[in-house]
Amino acid sequence: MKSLFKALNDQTRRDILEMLKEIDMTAGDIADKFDMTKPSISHHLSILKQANLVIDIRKGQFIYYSLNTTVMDDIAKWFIQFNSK
Amino acid sequence: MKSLFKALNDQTRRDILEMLKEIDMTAGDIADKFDMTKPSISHHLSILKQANLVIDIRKGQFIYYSLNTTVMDDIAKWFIQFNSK
DNA sequence: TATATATTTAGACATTTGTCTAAATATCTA
DNA sequence: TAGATATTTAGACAAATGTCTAAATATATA
Repeated sequence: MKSLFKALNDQTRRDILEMLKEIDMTAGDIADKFDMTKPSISHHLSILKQANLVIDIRKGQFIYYSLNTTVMDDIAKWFIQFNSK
Repeated sequence: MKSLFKALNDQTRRDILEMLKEIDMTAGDIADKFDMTKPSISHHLSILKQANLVIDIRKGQFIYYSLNTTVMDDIAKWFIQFNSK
């Protein structure tokens, strides 16, 4: 849960998640959507990966990133428990 | 949403929320539960308040803190939308 | 009003975080 | 194998964050 909240505490990373909600993307394509260098985006992707929020698969030169929706469900549950009492 | 994720990105603050889920507490009582000074806890409470996650009400010398469950619902929805697509 | 209790505010400081540039690694193709 | 493209890793640095001590503010009560 710790790495999860950390990963979510950044607008760029939240934007990446919103983008991946729509479609899987390569690291380069993701970077092109932001006014930021590729190494910076790579760093953000690494934090999202650490939190298990995204999955990466290499296809040749490219690395595709996609959303891990299972974890999203888990967090949603964490919040819902606050209202169950 | 920004201040919300920021507020949640700290174990002490998440612990405070879990405690307030059970029962309303004064700032002093909350501080007593942690191995941390009162000013530090006061700072955490201020961040939770800024994020609208808690509500504070003064009763005489004491200030009582309680959970704002409405916001919890809102965040839960934010996560659930990721799986709706 | 003076003193005690509850809490916050102010300011300092070490740690963490986000960003950058330069260099390294991985893969593709001529 | 050499050169081009895609991506990550390493290291530096400014800004943000969490914690502390000391002081200020608010309320209660003798």
